[in-house]
Amino acid sequence: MKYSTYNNFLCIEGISRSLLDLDKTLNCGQCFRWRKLPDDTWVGTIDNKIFMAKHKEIDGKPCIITTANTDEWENILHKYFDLDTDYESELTIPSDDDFANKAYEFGKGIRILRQNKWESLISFIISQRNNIPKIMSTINKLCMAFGEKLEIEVLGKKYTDYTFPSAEVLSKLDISDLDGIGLGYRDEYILLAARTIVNKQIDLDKLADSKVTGYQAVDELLELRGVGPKVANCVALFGLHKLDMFPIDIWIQRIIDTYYNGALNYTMYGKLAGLVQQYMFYYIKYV
DNA sequence: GTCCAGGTGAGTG
DNA sequence: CACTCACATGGA
Repeated sequence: MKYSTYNNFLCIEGISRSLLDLDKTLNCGQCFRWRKLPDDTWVGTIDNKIFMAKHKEIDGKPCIITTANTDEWENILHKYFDLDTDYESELTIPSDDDFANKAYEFGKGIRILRQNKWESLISFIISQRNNIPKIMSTINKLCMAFGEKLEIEVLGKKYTDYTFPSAEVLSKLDISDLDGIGLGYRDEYILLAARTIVNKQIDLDKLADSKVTGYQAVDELLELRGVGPKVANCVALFGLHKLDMFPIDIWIQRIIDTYYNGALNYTMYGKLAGLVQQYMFYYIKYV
């Protein structure tokens, strides 16, 4: 990585949109808390800190400029955007698989984030039978009610966000404390999940270990109430970074029915099957 | 008013 | 196993 500065912000040079596309990555339905300002700057919270980042061309070369310092870029954001993994060389899409190749061309630049595991578990429990705008507003309300307020000041303007509430905090709540958040019938699932995590009946850090396969992780996650096959696969893929997992929701099912005659052996996409799934999801929703 | 959204749990045969 | 049905909420 080559660094420079631009108006006192850190500038990371040489990051093209085909390597990392912030718009696709943060807007493709794997995360729900980043927001885009009118000047195309993305604002979001990773664990306990707010960051801002945007694409910028400087002297005709693609860059990312960010409020992070070099230390934060290398230790937090670089990891968060999974830039250690070389997607290009590990991707295996058969050349005669027209739909997957079209989806890849359209979605190139999507990264599978290394998100907070707990946040992704709760987020995907909330996602069931909900649309993306509703998921985002519900999670936001949950964070405003039970997270900690964060602030960042940039060019004299203050931006506010909240941490995602910890399992410890949520485990102590009564079900009625969640009134008004908009969780609907999922409220009890959230509290039960929080207690299961606090009790260490399920340890997300252990499940994320590379010795644990995605299928093993899914099996454990299915023990949670409100977690079925689809949510478990999403948590394994987006929360535990099991990149070979392939969540099948109604959109992916429609793709399988329409373009694959009702059956798709996704294991042919290999180690990065989950990335292919995300290209497909992004393509069918936004093309 | 009706329909739908990145599904799941419970009940039935 | 495969198939139904109810389930909170809010926007279109």
